[in-house]
Amino acid sequence: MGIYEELKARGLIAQVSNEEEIRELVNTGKATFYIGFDPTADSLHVGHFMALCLMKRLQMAGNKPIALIGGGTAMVGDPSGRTDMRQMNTVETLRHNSDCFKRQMSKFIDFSEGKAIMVNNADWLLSLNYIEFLREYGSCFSVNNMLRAECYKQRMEKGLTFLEFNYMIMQSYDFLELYKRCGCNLQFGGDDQWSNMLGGTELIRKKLGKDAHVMTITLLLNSEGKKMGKTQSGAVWLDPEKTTPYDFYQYWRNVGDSDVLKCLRMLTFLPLETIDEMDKWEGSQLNEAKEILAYELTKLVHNEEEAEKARDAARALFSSGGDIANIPTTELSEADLVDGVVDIITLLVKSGLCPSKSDAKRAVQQGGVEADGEKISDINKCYSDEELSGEGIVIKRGKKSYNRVILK
RNA sequence: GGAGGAGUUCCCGAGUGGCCAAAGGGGGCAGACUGUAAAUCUGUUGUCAGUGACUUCGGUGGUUCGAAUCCACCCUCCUCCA
Repeated sequence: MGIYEELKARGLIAQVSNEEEIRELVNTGKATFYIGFDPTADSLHVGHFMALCLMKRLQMAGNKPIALIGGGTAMVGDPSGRTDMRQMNTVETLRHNSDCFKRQMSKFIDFSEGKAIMVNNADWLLSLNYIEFLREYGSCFSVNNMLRAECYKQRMEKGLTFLEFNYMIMQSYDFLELYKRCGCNLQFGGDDQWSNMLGGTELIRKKLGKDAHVMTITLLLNSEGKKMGKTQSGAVWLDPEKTTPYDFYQYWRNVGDSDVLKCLRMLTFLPLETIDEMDKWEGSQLNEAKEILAYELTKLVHNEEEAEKARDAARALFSSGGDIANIPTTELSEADLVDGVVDIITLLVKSGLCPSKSDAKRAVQQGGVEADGEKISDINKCYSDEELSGEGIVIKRGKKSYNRVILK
């Protein structure tokens, strides 16, 4: 089985511009391909992770990846599939984000000795001359066609600025530039990028008379059709400072039954045969599959040690066994005590289990709080410094949120 | 440039002088049920020194005992005309 077939079997391929030629290219290791990442935040998230894995898979199959950081395109902002305009980032923010992206990517992809290239489109986009550019490239794009593109549909109702309208042209230009610079003959991207990407192949055809190809990666949607890797408080980040390995682990540990297998196929490097075996599992046995998924992904994104710690902590909290030491912990100091004690409301807020005292109060009143396995019903319940020292106490908010508070 | 319309709490969306911390829905959170899943039912959902106070309805001023609601100016967006 070639790499193309494997990607397909894993459900990673959404659309291709020319299946025959792409298969030939990637299976024989002749592809030089790029994926663009716009630095719109200071950390990569799960969507990026999928793309990085794809790069890795193709790199292992002998193809040459180019990771493009969209320092230039992010100045414009991609309107694809959005209902409102992106917030404009300052130049400094974008530069900072680009640096963060760079650092994180190097963890996943081997950029040594020309095995992969990292570029930033700010290097060529920022110095373009407006009139020159319009005459040379603007003439290659049909506004009529662009307006027909799926990615602008939603925006045609709510409004689209000329700035964002140009995004497709920028991205197309990137592809052309990379084709000329490094012989890049293939572009990958999220499925929402399809029309932007096709713009590039057309530009290459018009300008150079050459063929280039594009392939989109299936968006990771859950069974309800929502994007995965998002929580109500934002994205699931790869940066351990923004999403702790424990929270990351828990996110995957909690995916719906109907999504586990899909996630295993699309996100992990486990052999397909192994995953096919798990496909036969049913009911509560799926919990095992979820644990494997969570462990594997935490291992990939963070490392084996963190994955084990997270698994240990989860086991300690949800089943028996496992090591209590790895449970997310909040350290208090003497200054947090009043007359040698702290009340439960303060503990809930300090530990981050509740965002405000009002919320903490509600949680206790609704019977959603436990401390060391005992349900707390009194909002004035206090803990002394003795109870808090040593092992500390494990506070549980709701069914799944735990935090250990410990003095000093 | 002209004419009209809109901006409400996490989101959608009601509210057009006091009974409004603001209907309803979605989402979130919690409880029951369970397998750390889904579905369902119930409760809850601004903050704080908690029978009360404070901040919130695009912005800034104003009218009034009292403004999300009235007035003025400004900002942003949408639709039609140019």
